[in-house]
Amino acid sequence: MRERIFIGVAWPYANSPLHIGQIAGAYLPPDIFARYHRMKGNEVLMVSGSDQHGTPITIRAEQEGKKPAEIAGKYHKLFLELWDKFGITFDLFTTTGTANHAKVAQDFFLNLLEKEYIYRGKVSQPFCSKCKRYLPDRYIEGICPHCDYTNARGDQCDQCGRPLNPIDLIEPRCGVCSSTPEFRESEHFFLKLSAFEDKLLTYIRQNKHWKPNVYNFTLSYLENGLKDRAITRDIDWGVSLPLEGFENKRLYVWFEAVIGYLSASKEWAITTGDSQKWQHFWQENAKSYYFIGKDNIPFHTIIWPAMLMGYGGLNLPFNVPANEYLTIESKKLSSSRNWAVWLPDYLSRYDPDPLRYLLSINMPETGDTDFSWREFVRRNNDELVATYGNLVQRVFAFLHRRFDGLVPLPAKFDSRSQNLIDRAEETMKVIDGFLCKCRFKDAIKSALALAQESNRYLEEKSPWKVIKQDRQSAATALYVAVVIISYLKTVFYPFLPFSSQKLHHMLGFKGIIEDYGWKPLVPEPGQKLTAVEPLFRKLDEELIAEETSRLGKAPK
RNA sequence: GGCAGCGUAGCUCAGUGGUAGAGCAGGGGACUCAUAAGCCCUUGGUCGUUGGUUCAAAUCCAAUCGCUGCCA
Repeated sequence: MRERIFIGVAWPYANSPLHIGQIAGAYLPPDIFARYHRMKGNEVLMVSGSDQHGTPITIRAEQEGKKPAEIAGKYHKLFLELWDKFGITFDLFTTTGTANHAKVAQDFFLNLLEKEYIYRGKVSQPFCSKCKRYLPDRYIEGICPHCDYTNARGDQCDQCGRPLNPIDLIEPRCGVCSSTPEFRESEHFFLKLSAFEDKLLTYIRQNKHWKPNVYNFTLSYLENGLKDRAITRDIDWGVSLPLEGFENKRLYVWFEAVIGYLSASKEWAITTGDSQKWQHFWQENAKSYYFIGKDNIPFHTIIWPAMLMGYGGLNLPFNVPANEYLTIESKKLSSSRNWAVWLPDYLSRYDPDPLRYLLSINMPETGDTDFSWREFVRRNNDELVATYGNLVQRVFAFLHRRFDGLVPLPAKFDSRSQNLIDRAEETMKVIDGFLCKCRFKDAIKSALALAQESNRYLEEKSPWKVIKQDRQSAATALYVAVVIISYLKTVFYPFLPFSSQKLHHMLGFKGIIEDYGWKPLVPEPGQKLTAVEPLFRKLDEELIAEETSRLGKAPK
């Protein structure tokens, strides 16, 4: 049966290029998932966009003496380029700066206001008299009232992970000049999160299939009780309020940005020519997945579901498979100290698939994992090149030399050959099971294990030896190998789309691999193989030192 | 000094109650179709330490040490 899969992906702040930590955490996993489901023939909608309204953008703009829109535009363009080169296949990657988004967000606001899930209230806002402005939440710091962390920010405590309001902070200070701000009272709007506690608890308890860290974090968070939060701010960069008398206020970014999932879906529907098509994913039978980093969990498992419950008639998240962090050479990534590998930089020197491979097989699914250039080179050379690439290479080269580059005609399979085919069939099922549960690491490991098993098979059959006495027996073994390679191109496709497409053509198939579906595609005997071309390039060990020395230095 | 995370083979990681695992690296071997790749065999760990719960703990609890990160 055809399923409908909605995939929401974290909205990156349009204020810096992306690094491989973000890719491993939030962007590669949904792409694997989306490609897999598309191949299965399911109806997939994967959306995200640049978050243009965050405080980081305003700050970056101030630093560079530019307008926020210029900064946002520049990075949005870069993101689109990266998705294309790295093969992240959004159905739509938009921005929070569109008129459509403003309209949808305002509608959401009015809907909740009408139902009294949003109410007016007075709030004391930190105003820095030295900087002469209201301070954005992220730009006020102080002591966390929950855990006594001394550098909590006004929106969230980095230590205990709880969202905060600026007024909660003990000994608040301005994040820019460190002076003590005064709190000025003004009228704002609050989201009545407290009204959703029971419904949320029931909802969370229905989701035992969530990852333990996501489930437990969310549950303990809820059990501590929810507080209503202000969703408007006295700033001028953002979505304005659809009410008279509030011209100087904007919707606050955490409330507005998550609505992007819905507004992007609506924008996508318009591009398909059927403007109601978004309903397939939001109001009908569909599963919604949200791929994010672990820092974003409460927004997607509590606040966004609460907002959706309030609005009514929209599907709640079915799963939020948040990932942990990627470290580099055992140290935490740091943009400011340039302890990072930037995706544009990587792509200027290397192919996308080797990085997709490493980040998949070493994905921070259940705990932090480490990236190092040594490991990158090793995985590429020992696994991609030596195990998978070489399997293809040896079979193709032999067929070109001794069988005119045609898929040979097999005789009846012996039990060893049949076992391998059965194993491939089984592997496909196993990977299918892993992928639909978002277990990417296990899935790609199974695929590699099939390639290893195929190398073993070839050794046992030794067609290069056997062909001297028994050409038919060699032909059968090589035919079986070609069949397995055809399985491999399919099961590796979600992870290594560029290589699989290439292999698809090398095997003599036409068109786009994805269209052939998640099923074995067996080449016909006599099918013409195209020229032999290595699937992956072996990497020089020298690059390890070269790349490692770039870490921590100012970029050129 | 505070808080958090982590401590399983030389390295990167699996493994949450029932006789310690994989890949790589190291050692040995047979082969030669292949990007000197692939295959077979093999060395190597009292699962940081101590105590507790249990018939049984890498796995649960407590303490302790060490490392890393953030902060002071």
